[in-house]
Amino acid sequence: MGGEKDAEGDGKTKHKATKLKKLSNHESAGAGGDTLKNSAKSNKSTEKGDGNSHKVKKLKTETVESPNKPSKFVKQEDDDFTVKKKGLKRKRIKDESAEDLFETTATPTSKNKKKQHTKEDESDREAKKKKSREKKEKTVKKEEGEHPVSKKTKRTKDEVEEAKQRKIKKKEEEEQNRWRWWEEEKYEDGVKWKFLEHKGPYFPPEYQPLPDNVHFYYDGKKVKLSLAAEEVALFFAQMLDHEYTTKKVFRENFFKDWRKEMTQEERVLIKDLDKCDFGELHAMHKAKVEAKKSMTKDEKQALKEANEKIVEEFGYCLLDHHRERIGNFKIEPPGLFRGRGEHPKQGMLKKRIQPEDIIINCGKESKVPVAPAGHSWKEVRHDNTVTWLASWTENIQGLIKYIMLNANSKLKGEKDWEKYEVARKLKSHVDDIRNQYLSDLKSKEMGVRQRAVALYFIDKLALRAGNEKEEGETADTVGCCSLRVEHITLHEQLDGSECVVEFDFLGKDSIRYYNKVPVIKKVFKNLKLFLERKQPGDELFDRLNTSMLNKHLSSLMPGLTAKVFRTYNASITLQQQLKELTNQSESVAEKLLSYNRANRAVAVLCNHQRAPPKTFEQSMANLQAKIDARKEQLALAKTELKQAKKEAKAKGSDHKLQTLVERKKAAVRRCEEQLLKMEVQATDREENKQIALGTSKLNYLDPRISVAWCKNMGVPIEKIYNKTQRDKFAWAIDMTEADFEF
DNA sequence: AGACCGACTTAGAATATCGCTC
DNA sequence: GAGCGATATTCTAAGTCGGTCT
Repeated sequence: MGGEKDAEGDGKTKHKATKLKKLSNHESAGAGGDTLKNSAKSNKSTEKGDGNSHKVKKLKTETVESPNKPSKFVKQEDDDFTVKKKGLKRKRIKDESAEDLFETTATPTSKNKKKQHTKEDESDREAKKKKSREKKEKTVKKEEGEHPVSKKTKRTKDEVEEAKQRKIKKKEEEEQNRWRWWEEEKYEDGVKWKFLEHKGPYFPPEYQPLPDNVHFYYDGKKVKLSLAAEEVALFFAQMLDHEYTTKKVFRENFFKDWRKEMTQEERVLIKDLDKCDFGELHAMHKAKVEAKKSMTKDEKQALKEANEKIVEEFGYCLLDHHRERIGNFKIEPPGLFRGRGEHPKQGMLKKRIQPEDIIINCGKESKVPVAPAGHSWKEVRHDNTVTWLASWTENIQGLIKYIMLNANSKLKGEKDWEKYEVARKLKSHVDDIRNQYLSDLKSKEMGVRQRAVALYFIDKLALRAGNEKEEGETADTVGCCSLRVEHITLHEQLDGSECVVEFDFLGKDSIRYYNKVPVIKKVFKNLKLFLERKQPGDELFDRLNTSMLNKHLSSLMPGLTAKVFRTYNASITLQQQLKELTNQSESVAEKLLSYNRANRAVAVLCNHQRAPPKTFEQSMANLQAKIDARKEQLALAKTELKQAKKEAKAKGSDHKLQTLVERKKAAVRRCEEQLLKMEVQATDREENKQIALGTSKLNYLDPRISVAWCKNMGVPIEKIYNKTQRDKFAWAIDMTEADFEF
């Protein structure tokens, strides 16, 4: 299919050819995946690979005229741009030997028909815009006509309509201004941008000393703290309602770091945290929160506008021709470190970041951001092989933190797209890879066997790679390669299955992974072997680490690492589940339910959990109350039915009584249906209690699967993705046709 | 080979906002 | 229009993984 052309006039990329090829390849797929069935946890696919080597090739950009008006900042750069980008608009080419991984997969740009990106494109877009606006106006009018309303409400309704119109307009403008980077050629290797300008990070406000009527007490006595000590005391006081402050480690770390901020005298005086009374500070904080909540509308509005102004000034940068939103332009305020799980450093003081700590990264020709008055930056550099705008080293673990772009930016989007292309590529290699690790289970080399078992877990259970971590620096969590003896239990026989491995460990963010999985005999035998002569605390895979594993993987397929399996298995699972669960003839609501179920299957596979929402019990109880009420109603309806039947029987064939019986019957049925519906909803919610769907949606599921599904099922994309998600996945929404296949 | 570092993605909690009901 | 539950957004911690240094 190399070089097949878009035949459609709309200029959208089609994936039909890809799909056909895939399907035919499916039939001739190997049997490698068979052994992977029966996952205890999910109906994860054993999807046969298809050998499809996505042959759609490089697309070239012929002209590059940004839809945005070029800014004065970019002007000086323009030469550079035109030179580099001329003739680069992506287009399909036949050459199959393209070296770039990204290019060897189906680089699905859309609208690449429009080689003349400039005038033609502009007018085209103009027309489109008009059209869609007309369409929208029409629907709006229709609605108005359909719902004649009273004068009083009409007025507000008009206002609402107006606001709606404005929203639509704004939306269209946004759409209009969106940088369609996916239609452009990528830069040469390593180069992330050519021009980058920004205002530097936004710093949190300085500490405001306590008012005179708020005091800290030590051992019952009022103590006026130095400014530094007072600030840190307030950090603690603010958290007093949180469980953290009851933990020993947290308290000890806090106290130690707090004392470092104290003056000599304070240190002499304050020796026991238990004798500290933060009550008034705590109360003040709570009052502040309360006051904020009960602000008037106008005050809230003013605050909102002030925030918008900050975002306007600091929240964007200029990257190449385009204004891009920054993801985290605010410097993290000081506070007490909140590690997850049993973090040994929880409670330590996270220090205030000064401009002198910050490295600025920007374009050579751009204006250098101005440091806050009286301050200077640590360094200003011009490194266009990285994507960050500013960085600093955090004081708790010595890690570097970055200020980077928003997920809807080109830099993030392109990477995301690439990630899914690598995962799709795995689809065509996965059979061979599975066969290989299955045969590696019998290897004479212990290291190879361990690698095979680890890969089996990673593939089947979507475990993370599991890098080694420095002990005592972080919470004790593990991934696949770092599993220890105590994390698995082997059962020859369990719940009617043979060769069951019971996993119980804490993974990323100290989320517990608990699963009982029947495995194939060879894996089981190997595990027994690995455990021989080992104690709890010893590594299960003592001859393996992530770097060896990834080295091996990348030799099997360029770009392949352990995490690709997670992406691949998540996406392929979604696709299959959608196919299985959804039905064209269902209502949108039913389809959405199915979509969420498919999403949930993935979340379960990836072990994406959340703490049950605080309001969960309450809202569940509310629902239960409703159910109980309905049950009562049902019981009543039933007795009424009985009564009616009795009367009908006694009186013989009285017509009226007969219809009454029928009516009562119907009431009972209706009641039963509603009850069932609520009970289903309750289970649904219960099932979702500890499952977080967002993470997989945002990070693991190829958005093109969802977009294609929406198109196929006639479900508006807004039902699946909210505004932020649509922004992030703009590339996929724009380029994907109904026949897209992962 | 292994420690360390840098840059980036992935993660759940906390907080803000929305939109519905009373 | 207050209150409340649901949903969206923000925040920043915690992973992955490649490169470099020793």
